[in-house]
Amino acid sequence: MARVRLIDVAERAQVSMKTVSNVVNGYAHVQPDMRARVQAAIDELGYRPNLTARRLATGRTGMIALAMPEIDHPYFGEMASHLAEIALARGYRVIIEQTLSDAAAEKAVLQDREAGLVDGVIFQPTRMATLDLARLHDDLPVVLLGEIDAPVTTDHVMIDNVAAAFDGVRHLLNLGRRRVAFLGLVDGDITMTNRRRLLGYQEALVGAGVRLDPELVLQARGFDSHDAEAAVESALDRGLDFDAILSRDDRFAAGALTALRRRGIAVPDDVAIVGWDDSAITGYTSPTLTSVAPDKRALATRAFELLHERMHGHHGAGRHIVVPHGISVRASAPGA
Amino acid sequence: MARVRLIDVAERAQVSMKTVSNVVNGYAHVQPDMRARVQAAIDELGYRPNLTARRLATGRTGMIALAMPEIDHPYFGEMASHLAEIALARGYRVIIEQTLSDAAAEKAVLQDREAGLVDGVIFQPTRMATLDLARLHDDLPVVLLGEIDAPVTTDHVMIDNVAAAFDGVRHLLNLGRRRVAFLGLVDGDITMTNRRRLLGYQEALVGAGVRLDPELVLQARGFDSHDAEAAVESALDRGLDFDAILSRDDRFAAGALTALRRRGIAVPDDVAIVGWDDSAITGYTSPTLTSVAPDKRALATRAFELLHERMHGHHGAGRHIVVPHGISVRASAPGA
DNA sequence: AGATCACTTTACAGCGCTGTACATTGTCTG
DNA sequence: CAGACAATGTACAGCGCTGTAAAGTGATCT
Repeated sequence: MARVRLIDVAERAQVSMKTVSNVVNGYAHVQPDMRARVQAAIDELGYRPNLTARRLATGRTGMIALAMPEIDHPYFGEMASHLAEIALARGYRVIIEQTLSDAAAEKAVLQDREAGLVDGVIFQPTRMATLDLARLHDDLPVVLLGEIDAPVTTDHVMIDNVAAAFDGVRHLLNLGRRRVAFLGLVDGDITMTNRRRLLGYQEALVGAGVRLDPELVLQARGFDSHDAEAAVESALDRGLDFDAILSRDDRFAAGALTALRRRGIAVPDDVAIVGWDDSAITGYTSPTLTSVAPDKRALATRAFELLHERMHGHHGAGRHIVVPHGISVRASAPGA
Repeated sequence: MARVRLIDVAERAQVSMKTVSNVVNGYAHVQPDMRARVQAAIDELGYRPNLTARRLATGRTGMIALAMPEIDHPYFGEMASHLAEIALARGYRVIIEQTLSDAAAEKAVLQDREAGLVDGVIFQPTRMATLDLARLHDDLPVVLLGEIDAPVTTDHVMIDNVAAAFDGVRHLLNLGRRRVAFLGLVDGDITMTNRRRLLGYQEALVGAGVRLDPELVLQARGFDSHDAEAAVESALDRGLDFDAILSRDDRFAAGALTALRRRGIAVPDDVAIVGWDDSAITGYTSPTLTSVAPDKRALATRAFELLHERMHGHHGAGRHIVVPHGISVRASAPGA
């Protein structure tokens, strides 16, 4: 059975195609009886508009792309879920793009792959350099997420990583901890994100009169929780003395928990831990995980708003929006 | 700057549009020098094809939709990740659709929302009845995922839930457990999935000569891990005696762990637990979670293959494919 | 009655691409 | 060297829809 087209409906209802189109699109000035007649034809034939054709005619796709490193990372999963919901409420659909932190894939996101496919892109880059970013999105509206060193020309939504790290460490200091480790550096990955977080970490310690110890900045081999586990074990092996950990994300924090448990070190009594992302993981660990909590809903909302403006012709300079964060206090670093 | 079109390239290279099209699409019979000339024009103008227009002309969209209840559920996140990867390798892109287990949203997936937008849909329904499913996807190729009671006309990929539940319980029985609880029923949600799992659970017990006790089938209020936690606590409150749990998913198992820990019940010594999905959660809990492991990669691969055939004209009866499962043994129910 | 105006509906071009049918060129065969 | 055939390139219709301009329809006013 061939698809029913607009023209089939028009013939059936004895009207022009455009009138059918007007009915389908809820155009105001259509007489009620005419509308009813057309609607009847639509229902009888089971007509449904071809979105691709509509797109070609209007130039709008009604879709936005969300490009992230991994869709099965809890943080990104939650962001995707929020964004899909927000976008849907505003009449947009979301294509989810997985870059796997691959530079080529990230480039592709902004280039040909999106050509004419989406009206805009919300993108969390990890590998692309600032300049490449600036150069690549000629005419495609883009909003960046995360703490990359975003080009000034591009909209960007983030939390204040310095302040968030500061707050996380403060929380630990308030618990009386003085030997706070930073678990977050990954070999060969000196991103802006980490630099900022490290800065906040240092500011908090210095502000509290605690001497900085470079030994306390732990390095992992990769991004998996096992890499964090290994990093913590290795720190313990070399006799590093610490009573708290601020972790780059909840997965790393979970890895740290595992390592500490294996060594019989009590959390939070011996070592308190603050994770990062406030993802669903925080509820599954034992003890549950205190975590730096970016306002994910706000991130998604603001990102969509900025993109929406760009898609509707806004052409100003890049706007850099900071959304709130908090600390979700759970058992691994309880309230003071 | 207006977009560069095919015709602009054609004019620049002094050839017909079709020749440019042939070059862009890698058509074989184009002379090398002609190809070079056209390519040069493409590069100079920075031409990129408009995918929407291509779609309208070819009738193919090159996209498939993946519709699932929640994209931030770890199981679905992993499935989405696999599928995106597989589809990409075969030249398809994936739109991820979140139904939030809403009947209307599920219907929409098969109806107007995807009209002309995607070439096919891979769909994990939870609310839709068999007949609705059968009726709604007239001409849209669809492959179903999960253990719904799929219409015979529709392709369907799943694991053998009876056998998987059987194996999960066997694993617990091999550990010497005899009072095995089933944590999985949710109020007002008597799905086929659960019926099958419950059947496998019963078969395993009966096969081992263990008396069935209806009390051991635990009921939760909702789908959240806290609901599982509450269900287990309530079972403990009423003095239920059990030494093992087979859980409907890993989140529920995590909830059970929390409840047991709070009551000072040792896992796995007092109560062994087997989760379901073998999701990333299994590594974050303490102890780590033994879990029934559907072969997610195989699920995604087979689903895509079936869909691919349908999209290329296959019109036979519904095929119902069973993919392997295993038990990922971890600490919550160690090997015997 | 004719003019005016606001509201409805129509006709048709065109969004950018590819498929089809056909024209052209070059190569090979007997 | 004619004829057959493959390889290569061209012209143009058409995918299904919407935007635009123009035409039609009453109602209201002079």
